[in-house]
Amino acid sequence: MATIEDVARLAGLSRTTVSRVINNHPYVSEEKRQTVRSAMEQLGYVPNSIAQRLRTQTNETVAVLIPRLSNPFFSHLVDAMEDIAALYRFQLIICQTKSGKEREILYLDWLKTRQIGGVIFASSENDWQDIKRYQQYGPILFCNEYPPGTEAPIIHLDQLQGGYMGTQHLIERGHTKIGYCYSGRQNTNIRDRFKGLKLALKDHGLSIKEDWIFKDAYDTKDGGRIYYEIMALKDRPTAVFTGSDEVALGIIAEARRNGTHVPKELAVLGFDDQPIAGLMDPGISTVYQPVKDIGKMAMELMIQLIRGGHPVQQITELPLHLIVRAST
Amino acid sequence: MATIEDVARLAGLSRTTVSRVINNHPYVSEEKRQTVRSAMEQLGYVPNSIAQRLRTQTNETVAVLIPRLSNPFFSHLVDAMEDIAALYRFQLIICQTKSGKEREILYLDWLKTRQIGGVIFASSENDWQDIKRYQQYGPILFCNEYPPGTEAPIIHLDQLQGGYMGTQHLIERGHTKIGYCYSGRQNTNIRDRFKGLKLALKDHGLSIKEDWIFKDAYDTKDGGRIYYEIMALKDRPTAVFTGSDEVALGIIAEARRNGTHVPKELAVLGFDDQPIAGLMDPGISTVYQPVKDIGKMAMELMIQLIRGGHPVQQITELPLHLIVRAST
DNA sequence: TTGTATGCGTTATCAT
DNA sequence: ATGATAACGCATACAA
Repeated sequence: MATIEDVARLAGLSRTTVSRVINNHPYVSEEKRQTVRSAMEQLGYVPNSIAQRLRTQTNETVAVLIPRLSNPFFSHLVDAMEDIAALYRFQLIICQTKSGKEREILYLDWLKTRQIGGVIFASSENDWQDIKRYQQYGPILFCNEYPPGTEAPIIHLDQLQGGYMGTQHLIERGHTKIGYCYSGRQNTNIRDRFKGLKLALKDHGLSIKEDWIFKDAYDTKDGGRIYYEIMALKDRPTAVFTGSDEVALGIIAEARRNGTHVPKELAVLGFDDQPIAGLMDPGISTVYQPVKDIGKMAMELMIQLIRGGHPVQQITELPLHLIVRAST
Repeated sequence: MATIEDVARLAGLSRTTVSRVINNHPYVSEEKRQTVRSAMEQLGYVPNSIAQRLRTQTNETVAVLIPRLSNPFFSHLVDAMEDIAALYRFQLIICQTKSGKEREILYLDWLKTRQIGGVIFASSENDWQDIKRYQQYGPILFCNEYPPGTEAPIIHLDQLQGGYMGTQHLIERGHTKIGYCYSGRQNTNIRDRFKGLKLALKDHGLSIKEDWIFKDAYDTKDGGRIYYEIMALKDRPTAVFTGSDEVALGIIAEARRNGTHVPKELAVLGFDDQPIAGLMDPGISTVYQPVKDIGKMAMELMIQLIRGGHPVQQITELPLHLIVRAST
C-alpha cells in the first residue's frame, strides 16, 4: 500500500504539499498540484482513513440502535437513515439490541473506544441517567422512542395525536364502545398513544371499560385470540384500536372464519400501514407513521452534530396520518 | 480522554507495561497488573480503537452490500449476519446499493481507504473483473448472489434445486401446464431457478409454452396484471410458479375478486415464505429459503478471513424447502 | 507557496 | 519482568 510518503517522494515534494492537495487546501500552485495528482494516480494512492481519523480526532460513522432488523418498522427506518448517511459519505453501523439493556450499553461503549462518532437510539431500554454519561464521548440522539427525562435531541412521532386521530375516526363512524390492544411492553410511545385514545373519548363524552383493554398483543396469532376474547364479552366493543396491523389482521382473519362481518359487526383499526394492510380484503384502515421522515431528519441532525454543531435539547414531533380503508 | 500515557504515569510504570496488561500479555507480575488495573479504573480509561487499528493494521468491521433494507429478504439476511458479528464484537456496516453499479464501487473503495476490513456482497451488479482488483485490500465474499466467473468464496441457496422442487410439486398435484413469472432482472439466481423448472418439466416429459412466461413480476400489482394476462389466454396454464410471494398474493387476490377458485382453477406457488404467505386465506404454498443460515455462515467465514484465514474458492450451497399450504 | 518538525494513541522491537 | 524507542500514516503549527 502506497503511503503519503511514497507519493511525496515520487513527486519530488514534501508530505505536507501532498497532504494539502488531498485536502484541497489553497496555496498550492497548479503545477505542483498536477504533479502530485499524477503521482497519486500512478501509485494508486488513497489516503488511509484510519490514520486520518487518529490525526483529526473525527469519526464519520454513526451507530443506530434498534431492537431487530427483521421488524419492518425498523428496517424502513434504517433504510431512510442510510440514504442520508450515504449522501454525506458517512458510515452506518447497525446494532441490534434485542431489547436488551446490556446490549445497548455494549454498543454505547463503542462511543467510548472511539469506534463510532455518534449514536442514534431508535429504541431504548435503559434509563436516561445510565445513558447520559456517554454524552461526553460523542453526540447521542433519540429517534422514535426515548426514556423519560431525556436531555438530548429527540425526533419522534406524535403518538398522542395518532391515538387521538384514530379514535376520533372510529367515533365519527358512530362507534361509542371502543376497544384497545397493546403489547405488554410499556414504553413512552405506547403510553402516549393510549393517552390520545382516552383524550379523544373524553372529548366526546365517552370512556373505555377495563374489559375492553387487551394486552400482550404483538402479532397475528394474538389478534386471533383477542377476537375470541372480544366475542366472549357480554357487553362488547363495536370497534377496536389495535395498535398494530398484524394484530388487526389476526382479528379480521378470525372474524371472517367465524362469519363476523368487518366492519359492520366489528370495526378494526390497524397501525403502521404495513404492506399487508393494503393488500388484505377488506383493506385495513390504519394509522400511517412517516418513518422515513424521522429517519432522515435524525441522520441529518446527527451528521451536523458530529461535524461540530452543538446539541440543543430540541424535540421534533411529526404527525401521523389516517388511512381509511374498508375495515372501519 | 485519558490515554495510555496517563495510566502509565498514574501507575508509575511504562506505557509498555500498561499495553501488556491491556492485551493480556504474559510476563507481567500480578502485582503490577493490579496497579495498572486500578489506574485504568480510576481514570475511566479505555483504549482508543482507532489508534489500535492504525498500529496493528487490522479492522474488525464488515460492510454488507444489499440492494435495499426495506426488502424483507435482505433485512432478514442482515439480521442474521449482525447476530454473528455482535458475537465476535465485529461491526457491521450497512450499504444500500439500490442495485447501482457505481454505488457498489463506492462502497468497495472503503476497503481501499481502510475504512472497513472486508466486504460481503449479498447482491451484485458489477462484473467479477471489476470487483476482483479490490481483493488485494481485504477479503471479499459473496452471499446469495454472485457474478459469473467469481473467484471468491460463495455461499448461496440452490436456486436450481428450488426451481426443480417447486415445479415437481405442481406436477405431482397433477398439473401439466405450468406458468412462470420472473422479474425483468436477469441474475444468476433467477436464471438457475428457471433452469430448475425446465429440468423438472423435461424429466416428466413436459415443457413450457412461450405464452406462459410472464415477466416484470415484482410486486402485488404485477400479480394482479398477470392474473388477467393468464385469463386472456386461449390455452392457459393451470398452475403458476411465481418466484415471489408478493406476486402470488396479487394473483390470488385478483382471482378471488373474479371468482376464480384457487387452487382448483388456478394453483399458485409463491417463493420466499414471507409472513404474508402464511396469513393469507388461502395460505400460499411457497418455497422457503433458509436466509438466516446463509447469513450466519457468510459472516462466520468473513470473520475467519479477516482474522487471517486465507480464502479458498469454496462454494457452499444450501437447499431450499417446500412449504405446502392451500394455494396449490 | 513550500517544507520541517511534531504529535495523534497505540503496539512491537530490542535492550536490560 | 520491565522499559526506552521507533513506527503505523497522516495533518498541522510554525518557519522559511
